[in-house]
Amino acid sequence: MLLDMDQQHSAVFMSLNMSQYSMLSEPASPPPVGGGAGGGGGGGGAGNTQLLSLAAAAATTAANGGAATGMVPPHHGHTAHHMHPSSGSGSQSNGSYGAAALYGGGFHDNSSSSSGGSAGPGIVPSAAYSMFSVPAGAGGHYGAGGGGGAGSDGPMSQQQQQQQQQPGGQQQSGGGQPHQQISGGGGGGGGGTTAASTTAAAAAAAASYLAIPASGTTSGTSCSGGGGGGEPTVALNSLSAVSAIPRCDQTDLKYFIEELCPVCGDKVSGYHYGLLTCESCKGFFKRTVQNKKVYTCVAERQCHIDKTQRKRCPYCRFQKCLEVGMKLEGESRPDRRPIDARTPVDQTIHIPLLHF
DNA sequence: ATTCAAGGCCAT
DNA sequence: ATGGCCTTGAAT
Ligand SMILES: [Zn+2]
Ligand SMILES: [Zn+2]
Repeated sequence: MLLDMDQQHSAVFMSLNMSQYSMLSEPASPPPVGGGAGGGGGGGGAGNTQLLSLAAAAATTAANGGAATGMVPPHHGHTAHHMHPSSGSGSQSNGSYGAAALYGGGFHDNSSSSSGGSAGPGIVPSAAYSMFSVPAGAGGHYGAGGGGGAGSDGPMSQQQQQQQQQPGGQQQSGGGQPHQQISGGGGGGGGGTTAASTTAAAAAAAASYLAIPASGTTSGTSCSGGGGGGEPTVALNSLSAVSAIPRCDQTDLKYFIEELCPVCGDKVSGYHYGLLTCESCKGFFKRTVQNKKVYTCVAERQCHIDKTQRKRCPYCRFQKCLEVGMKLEGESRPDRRPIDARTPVDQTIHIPLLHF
């Protein structure tokens, strides 16, 4: 089993970019789609208020003009109803998203990921929690690349650590608060491709990190550093404690990782909106999106989110949800979505590290 | 028939 | 508002 450590104390988070599936199911990962890298844009001002706006909602019920309070009509039936929250470009959400369309803007071949400029499509390193993304997948999924363009063409890219909003296209221009909205404002300059090259990264860099091989099978992992065979190696970065990482049982570590919600560190209950998360974060994300909630952080938008504090700042919680890549119609699993839409998804794994 | 994520339900 | 549990329904 796991270690005796308790996941409740999760504090530092990081993320690895590796093939998730290689460990969970099977690798089959199509070649990366080439993609232009979006350009980062300048971030808009910074309000602490999040804006929600679902392209989905908009599209589904074209009506609902923006009222923040409007509910998303729950369409029953799964067919094509939920749209990509991220389809940034405006209101229109394509009925059927092509592979490219899905992640439109932010692709980037990570293989040549030199110091690109932008943060990964789904990763936004934040100073609050150190994120560390390592491109590693066998197939060279697009990992850390892309990002940048938050504009119309950058569907899913999140905002920088600062303001961010619903993964949607439009927004309501609600109160006079300093709301921000993603579609318009550009993301910031972008993080480094490989590792989080943000402030946090720097800090993280200072700290020690440890590399573990991302083995393909759940079982046969050897703990020797190199990672046998062609296994990709991922680096784990530990801010607060290397000691937090169990000797060399990456098996344990792996399980460990896989069982923790990247948002709050609670136990995961399955795939929700694209990744393994706990039940509560799933519900939280759902509510937020469905009801287009708009939260405001009373602090610095860097609140730590963990199991016990997640209730405290929904703004930061939601922000983190987005940072780790939660998205509508998530389905990160190819086998769970229409054949024509099976494209490699961001495989970054966000690991909640505990500090002791 | 089975699997399992999305969404609904509802006691806290 | 939260989060555990249940129902739904598509894909296999
Ligand atoms: Zn969680
Ligand atoms: Zn906050």
